[in-house]
Parts: sequence; structure tokens; C-alpha cells
Amino acid sequence: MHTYFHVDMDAFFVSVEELYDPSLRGKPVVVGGRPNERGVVAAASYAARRFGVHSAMPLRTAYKLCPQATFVDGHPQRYREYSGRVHEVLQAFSPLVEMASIDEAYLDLSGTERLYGPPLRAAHILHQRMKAATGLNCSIGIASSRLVAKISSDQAKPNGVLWVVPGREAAFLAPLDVRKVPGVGKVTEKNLHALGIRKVGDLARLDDAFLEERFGKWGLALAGKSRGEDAGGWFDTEIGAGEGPKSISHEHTFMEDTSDVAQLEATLSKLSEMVGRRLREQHLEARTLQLKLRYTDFSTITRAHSLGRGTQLDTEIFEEIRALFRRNWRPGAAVRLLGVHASGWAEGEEQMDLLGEERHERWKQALAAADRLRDRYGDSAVSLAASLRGGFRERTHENPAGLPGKKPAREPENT
DNA sequence: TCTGGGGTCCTAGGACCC
DNA sequence: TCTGGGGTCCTAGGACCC
Repeated sequence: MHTYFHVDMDAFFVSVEELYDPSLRGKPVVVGGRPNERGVVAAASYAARRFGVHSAMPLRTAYKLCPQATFVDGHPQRYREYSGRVHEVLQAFSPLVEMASIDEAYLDLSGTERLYGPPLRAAHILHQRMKAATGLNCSIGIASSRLVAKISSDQAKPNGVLWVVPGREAAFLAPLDVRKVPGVGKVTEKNLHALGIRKVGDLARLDDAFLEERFGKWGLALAGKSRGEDAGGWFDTEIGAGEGPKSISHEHTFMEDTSDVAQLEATLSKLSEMVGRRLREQHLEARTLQLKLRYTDFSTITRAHSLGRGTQLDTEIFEEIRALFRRNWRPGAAVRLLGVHASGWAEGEEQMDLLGEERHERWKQALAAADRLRDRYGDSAVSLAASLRGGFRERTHENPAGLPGKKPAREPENT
């Protein structure tokens, strides 16, 4: 019998912003961008949620629902930093920790009674430590499976603890909407509703065989989930078994759709550089490169190409991506979004002919130097010639003027 | 409701090989 | 040249999560 904790930070992005600007506390706050921008809500404060604002909602819609809200840009670097602090608190509490995303983690607390006492007492200790060390609230779900722990932390929000006692899993789940089950999204929910299945209890009453026939492998996993089992997919893996990224990608949505080839290719060059940089940071070489292209009507295509070897060089990535673009873009069609995606890591060192090797080495050195400059002066300090020529000029949150230079860092007051 | 960006996992068809 | 089956890799798309 296991005891799992699921620790989920409350309104994480909003709470971090409040640490930097305490005047935001208690107010309706929307993180994600300006109200007139293309984009969606990344996080909404509880005060904003009362107006119907929620994450993934278009910013313009959020503004209509709650014009008095304060809209702030997201600061990914800040969130990564605080995520690291959260991780440290959890790690100090129990060595069996797995961050499931930037703001949530699973802990295996099996057999820690002697150290922390019964589960609820342990949870309260952790809850207090988290607040003291980070200034942030979290909610904690406790259960014999990770699935039930996750669902119970959601029920515990905000700032609460909920323990589902072993043996009571099915009873806890039965009255909940099927949508509460991780993995059941809009589409599956609709499919289940069409069968008259609305609550997890409805699901639990069905035959496994019926669900498997209806939904395949996923249906079988669903049957297990309805009983509270860690069935299928990500829930089936060991805690702490996370091995590193399987893909690295960057994409960009234009402020206005464009069919200007120079601008499109300059953007692909920039995205290729960003992907190349991440690959070098992670010491990875990608064998498969993929272009993503979204037109004005939101129709989206992806086109991939696999190389005989791996690469982490901006120029090689860009060359492949540009070829894919030229072969697949409907000339003249306005583009909304472009993306560059790398995956399929090459195993170890791949051989190259000597000439290629030498050229390769020189590029690697040049790019390492560019990475150091970017670290020091900001991302726009150095760029491939192609991204400059085409005029990659769209502003970013990090750097509104599009100029090099590091912004002065403000420290939150209570840390 | 005019719809981000970074990921994971699954399905399905075709190529190719044995 | 009337046609099997399995394994693996590649590609494209889609559901879902935070």
C-alpha cells in the first residue's frame, strides 16, 4: 500500500506576480498579456475567476468579462526560479519527488509515519514549510494512488489538504464529473456524454470490455481510472524516473498574419536559433526536424524530415526547416503561426568525414561564443544574418524595445 | 470565445526488411 | 507475380495537460 501526495501550487503564476508586486493581492489579475493582444489567459487570480475568467480563455474575452482586471505579461524565468524553490522544499521533505509540471509534484510518502506522523499531520508540516520558504500557497491531495491524489488536491483548492482514506477511493470519485479525470478533455467528455455517462460513478458501473470496445486501449485505462487506479500512460511510471526532454520546440504567432516571405523566413531563422541553443544547453542532437505552419483560417500543417545523423547547429536546422517551408507553404497565403520542433535524439557521437568535422567544430565554437553573449546581453544581442535581413522585429515581452540589454531585476519583498 | 507556447502520448498508414 | 505476417522507422494529425 502506497501513500502518495500530490502538491499543486495555488494560482501559481498569479501568486508569483503578487510576490513581485504586492499591490496585486486580492485583486482580479490576469497573467498572459495585454487585453488587446493575440493570446490566452495563462493564469487568473481567484478574484478574476469570480467573473468567469479562466486559463486558456482568449485575452480579449477575459477583458470583456472583467475589464477592471489588471493584465500582466507572463515572466517564464520567474516561474522557473520559483518552481526550483518549490522543488527544493519538496526534496528536503522527501527524496521521492517528481515534478509533473512547473507547479505540481508527486511525492511517495510510503513508510514515513515515524518521521512525520499520520498523513494529515505530514501534509500540514509540508504546507507550512512551503509557505515559509516560498511565500506561496499550495494544496495537497493524499491517496493510495497518484491519480486519486491528483484529483483530491484539485478538490482541496485553494490552500487546503484532502486525504482520501484507503478503501474510499471509488466512493470519493463516484459523484465527480468525468471531466475531473486527468486525460478526459473536451472531446472525450462529449463522447462520454453521448453515451449517457456524466459522472465517474457512471463510468465505474460499466464493463471494462464495453469501454475497451468503444475507446480501445484508452477505454481500458479509463475503466481503471474510474476505480481510482494508476492505469495507463504517465501514471504507470515510477516516481523519479523522469529522464529528460523528448522534444524541444519554439513557435511564434504573429501580431498580424503575414505572407511576406522575408519576414516568414527571418522568423524561421530566429526559431531555429532558439531551438539550436536549447539543444546545445541540453547536450542533445536532434535527428528529426519539424516545421509547423498555421494559416489565417487556423488550419495547421506539420512537415517533418529526418536526417541520417543528429544536429544541434542553428544553420543546419534552419536549412532543413527552410527547405520544408519552401516545399509546403502555399505561396501568398497569409500565415498566423510558425514553429520549429526538434526530436529523435542521436545516440552518442556520430561519425562525420574529416572535412565536415572541421567545419562542424568551427561552427560549434562560434555558436558557443554567441550563446555566451546572449547570456550576458540578452537574446537579441546576436543573430544569424538571415534573421536580421528579414527584419525579425516583432516585440517580445522580455524586450519591448527590441534592443539588447538586461532588464534590472526587482526582488520580491518577502524573500 | 477569434483561439499562446511548451510539452507528452496515441493512432494510423506506408515503406522497408526478413 | 494472384501474395503472409511481424517488426521497425517515418510521417501527419489530434487529444490532452499546465
